[in-house]
Amino acid sequence: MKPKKTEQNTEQMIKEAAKKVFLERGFDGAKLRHIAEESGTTMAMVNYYFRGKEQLFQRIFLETMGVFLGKVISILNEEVPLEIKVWKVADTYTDFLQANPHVPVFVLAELQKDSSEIFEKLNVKSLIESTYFTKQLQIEGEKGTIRNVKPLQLIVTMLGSLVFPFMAKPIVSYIGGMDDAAYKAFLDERKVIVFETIMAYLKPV
Amino acid sequence: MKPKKTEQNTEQMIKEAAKKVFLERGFDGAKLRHIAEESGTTMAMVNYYFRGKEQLFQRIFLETMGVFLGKVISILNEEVPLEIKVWKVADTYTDFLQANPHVPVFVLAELQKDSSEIFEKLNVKSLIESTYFTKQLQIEGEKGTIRNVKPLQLIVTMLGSLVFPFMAKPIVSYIGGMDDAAYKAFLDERKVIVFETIMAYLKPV
DNA sequence: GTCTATAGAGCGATAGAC
DNA sequence: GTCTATCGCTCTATAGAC
Repeated sequence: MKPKKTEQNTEQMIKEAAKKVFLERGFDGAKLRHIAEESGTTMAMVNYYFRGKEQLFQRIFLETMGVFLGKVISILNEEVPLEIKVWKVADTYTDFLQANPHVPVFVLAELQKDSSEIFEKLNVKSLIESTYFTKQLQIEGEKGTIRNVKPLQLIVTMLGSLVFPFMAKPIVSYIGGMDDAAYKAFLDERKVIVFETIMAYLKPV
Repeated sequence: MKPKKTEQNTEQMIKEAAKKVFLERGFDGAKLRHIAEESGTTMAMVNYYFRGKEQLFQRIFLETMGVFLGKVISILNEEVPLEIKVWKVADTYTDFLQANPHVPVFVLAELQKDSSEIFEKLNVKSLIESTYFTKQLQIEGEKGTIRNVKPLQLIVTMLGSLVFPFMAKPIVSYIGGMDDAAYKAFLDERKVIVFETIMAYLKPV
């Protein structure tokens, strides 16, 4: 039987503390002492449950990247009309990032250092390749209802437009003179703008 | 008289080594030992010229971010037609990032930790606000030759679309099954796509 | 200016008592 | 399972010879 107590156990508390600290400070900036303190236990406990900083990090990194990518992939695979799908990506992704604003920089920064073979573990490639989204774009393109586009290029444009304002928040909010509430409004407004931008581009020429 | 020797002096060698190491590994991951080794001198020399890791980092970070932002700002301020301007941003920025692929993650990751008052030093705000680009969008919008848009939103869409593929290279190239040459082609192709996307969005509705 | 040697603080990991 | 105490290592920074 799995432990199902609503009261958290130590392992879970450490994992959550570690996630917070790693996301805010990166692998090199995060110290086991911070994680222990944040979790309310000790360094000895961190090592007892996770056998070292590196292994604790791997667990959290894989999980976080899985969510980061999985969000898009599952939406792209839904069998709904293109227009609805584009909106759903913009809407869902923005909401997710507003709840987890550190995820993009964390994932992309750590990936830079260690561009290894973690992707296979999450079988990311096949999921994008076999996605309904790709077929959808091809079929609509042949019918002439949309411009002919390369799926990966479109995805990069869409994700870049959605993710960038979270990574560049310090600069953008400073330039725009926005406090946190104003920045939230800016991000919500972007849902519509990104949707309109993608749809405008897809319109046949 | 400034030293003008083409043969590099020690200070310059250390600075270039530090830039390389900081850009690749971030502040916390970069060690003075790596910088000393990379520069062919010693840690004592690094401290002799730059009085500590923190100050060396500040110099390099400010300089790098200045270039990162300055590139766009100067193009946006040019008094050329909108269409040419959008193309120029896509073209110039992509070329710059291909020569300096680590810059975006470096700048955005470090900014996350230390969202302080560095922007005033580079008087970034006024430069965007008073830019010819803003007026241009407003005038064309009133004339009805383009859609009414918010300048900052448009800039974020444009920069996000251009910068994201550099930050996400490990994932994107893996998904697309691209080697470095293929990825360069992908990025060059994006110049046109980003240009077309922005122009399609600007078209009056 | 440049080096070697080392001080002094902080790091991850573990031993051992409870 | 959980803690305290501590080991051995690496880090930044500097003293001091040349």
